[in-house]
Amino acid sequence: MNDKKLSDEECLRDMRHIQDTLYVISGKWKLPIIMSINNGNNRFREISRSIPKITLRMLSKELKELEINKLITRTVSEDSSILITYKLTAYSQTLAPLIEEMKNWGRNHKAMITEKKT
Amino acid sequence: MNDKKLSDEECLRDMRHIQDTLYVISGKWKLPIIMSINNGNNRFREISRSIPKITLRMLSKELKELEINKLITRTVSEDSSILITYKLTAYSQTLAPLIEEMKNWGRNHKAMITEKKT
DNA sequence: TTTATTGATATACTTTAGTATACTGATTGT
DNA sequence: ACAATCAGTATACTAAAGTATATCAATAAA
Repeated sequence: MNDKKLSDEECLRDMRHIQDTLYVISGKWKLPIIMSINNGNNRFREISRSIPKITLRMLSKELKELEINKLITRTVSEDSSILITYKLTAYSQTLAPLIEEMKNWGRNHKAMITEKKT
Repeated sequence: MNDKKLSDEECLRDMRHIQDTLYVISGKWKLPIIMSINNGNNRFREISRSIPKITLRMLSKELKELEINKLITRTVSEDSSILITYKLTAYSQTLAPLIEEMKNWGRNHKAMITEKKT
């Protein structure tokens, strides 16, 4: 995607980084979950309700993976009652430029693909 | 991923754009294929050889999808012999910032995740 | 006291993604 | 004439991702 040609090894190394990123953010629900939490939903049921068709199993599974990847935290508070809260980490903000870029590219791409054949 | 809260509708609309992008670039082989072509491999067998474990079926399938998405072109030239050439489109270059960002984020993320627990 | 809500887990299933292997017809090379 | 290469396709399979549904123990609300 840039002008100079790369060696095969450089190329494979780059691919591994890209695959690592894809692994963290792809799948049907990871980004919807991140966006839901970002939008102010912090409890399991809240997040679940905010994402129309997600199942409890997937939500549970994906929250764990996001926690392992340090994009969210799960905290149990016991002030008068047990309450579990999910929050985005400061680190998760490093994804912002990528998400923004994906949003823009996707919008533009759809417009491009669906435009009347010239 | 930014400070102002969005309405649910705005949020869902953004998600659709992001999912559109993910659909185009995710899967095990799409980016390896793009990078291989970018690296100077233009013929079916060349691309196939340059990507260690890809099967002919997947290469064929993914090339078609990339063509539908206008990221590559497939041209049949008949100057003295039939020869099929795959090339990246000018449009495919719009993916460059995204790919670059994914590469950087992935590299940094791996370092972050594997670093000794402080 | 029963009912609902919270934060999940377990089991079984379906769907999608990817693999393995054999094959084709046209061309080029020996 | 025979083998090799090119650009794939067809069929059958396995693995991964996701869904459906039931269940649980601990609060909280009526």
